[in-house]
Amino acid sequence: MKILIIEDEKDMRQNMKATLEKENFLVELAGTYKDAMSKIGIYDYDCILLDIMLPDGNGLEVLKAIKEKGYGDSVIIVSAKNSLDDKVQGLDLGADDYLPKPFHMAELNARVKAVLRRRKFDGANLLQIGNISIDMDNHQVSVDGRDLELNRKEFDVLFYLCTNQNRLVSKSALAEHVWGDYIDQADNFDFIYSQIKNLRKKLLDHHAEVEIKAVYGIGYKLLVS
Amino acid sequence: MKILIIEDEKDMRQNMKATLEKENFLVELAGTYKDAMSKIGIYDYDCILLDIMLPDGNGLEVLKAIKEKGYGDSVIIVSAKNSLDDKVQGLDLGADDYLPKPFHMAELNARVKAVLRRRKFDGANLLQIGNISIDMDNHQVSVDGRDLELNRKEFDVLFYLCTNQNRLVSKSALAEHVWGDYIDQADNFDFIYSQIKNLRKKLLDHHAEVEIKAVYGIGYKLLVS
DNA sequence: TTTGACTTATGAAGATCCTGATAATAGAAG
DNA sequence: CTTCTATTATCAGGATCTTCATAAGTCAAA
Repeated sequence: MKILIIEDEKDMRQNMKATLEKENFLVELAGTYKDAMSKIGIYDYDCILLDIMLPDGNGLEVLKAIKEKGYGDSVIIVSAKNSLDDKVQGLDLGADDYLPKPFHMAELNARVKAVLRRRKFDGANLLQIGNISIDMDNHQVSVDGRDLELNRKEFDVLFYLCTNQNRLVSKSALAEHVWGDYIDQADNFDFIYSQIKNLRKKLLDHHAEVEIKAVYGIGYKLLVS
Repeated sequence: MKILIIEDEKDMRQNMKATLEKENFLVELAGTYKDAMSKIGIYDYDCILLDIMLPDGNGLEVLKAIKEKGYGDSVIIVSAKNSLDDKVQGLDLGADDYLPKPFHMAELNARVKAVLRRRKFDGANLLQIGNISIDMDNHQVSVDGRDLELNRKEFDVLFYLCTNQNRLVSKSALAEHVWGDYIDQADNFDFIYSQIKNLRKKLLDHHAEVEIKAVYGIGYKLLVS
């Protein structure tokens, strides 16, 4: 799970980073408005912690940019400006939670996990989509109760598409989340095509009620049929 | 864990080597400035013991070169010149510790371990990852408190992967740090596969919450599940 | 509609990785 | 120095993953 911390105070930033890394999150940092906007434009995150009081720009602009991107990064607003106005405005703009300063680091952990849980699984450990269910603990997929044997990469691809069902998933996002971030600007995506092909075949053979739809020039979208 | 000893006195060198090898470190030696610079340029080490009084060059130059490399090898300066000046200058240049001569071999052990621990564990004594904990002093691993019996190579592999958790570890890096061999691309890595296999089985049997993920064509990545 | 550039799909081939079995080696004990 | 045992390396086969060549599909401009 990748997390971005946007926060101008260095100590605070490092503190938050250390806390979250203890929970094995992958944490990146941005200290300025500019830095934040740049990172958001380039990478996707599972959760973004956003301090709306930045020295060189308005944090709510950052929030707007995140939400306009449409990828669906969860956002938790972190701020000392805990007036009701700001809170309302933030949540209106699509923030997922609001964490007033000062806070305990344990509280930070709890909020992040809560947001991630809500976003992906609605609290459950099984992911149900159409007639297929995914057991994320055992890396096991079944269709109408019958087990579906998937190789690792096939599973990973399906899992990622499922956690983003109905959303457009770009090929580079898929590459980043399934294959890892060492793939920068791959010059071809044959390895994705290959996995998608095999996955589709297995899903079809087992009469799964999902469709992996290609979106020309961009990526894929998982639809329930 | 790989250690380089840069020291011109032969007896001293051999003594240090023997001491550290008893602790299962992989130890290499350099007796001259030239030799040291060459080794540093070619290989990476987890810890470098550097005598700054070399016959054919200044040890601080060596230190500078190590730090410029950017890989992050830890450095302990070993020297009879234990004036405050040298110490300050060394630590300024990025040395991790300063060990004045003469010293007891037990002291050497302690310092090396302390530096490695600090470097990897931020001062903690036990490395905790998911539900497994690694005691580097006793080469002991436990899962949920129950002991896990690992052979030496298995331990070394796990330890190296753990100290690089979430990072991609290439097979040649693994070979270099665990086996101490310098292996060309062309060679085969059957010996790694073998250890990884056994390690995975033991981890699985003990319900460890870590996964050693293969990254095709490159190496492995340890993830917490 | 046709054309052409570009993107995606597919089957097959090749590379890499995993696994169980066997062989070699090292270390301890006699 | 031998013998025994545990550890480590090697090997062969099968499974998995990527790459390659080629076909098919998509889009937009002419």
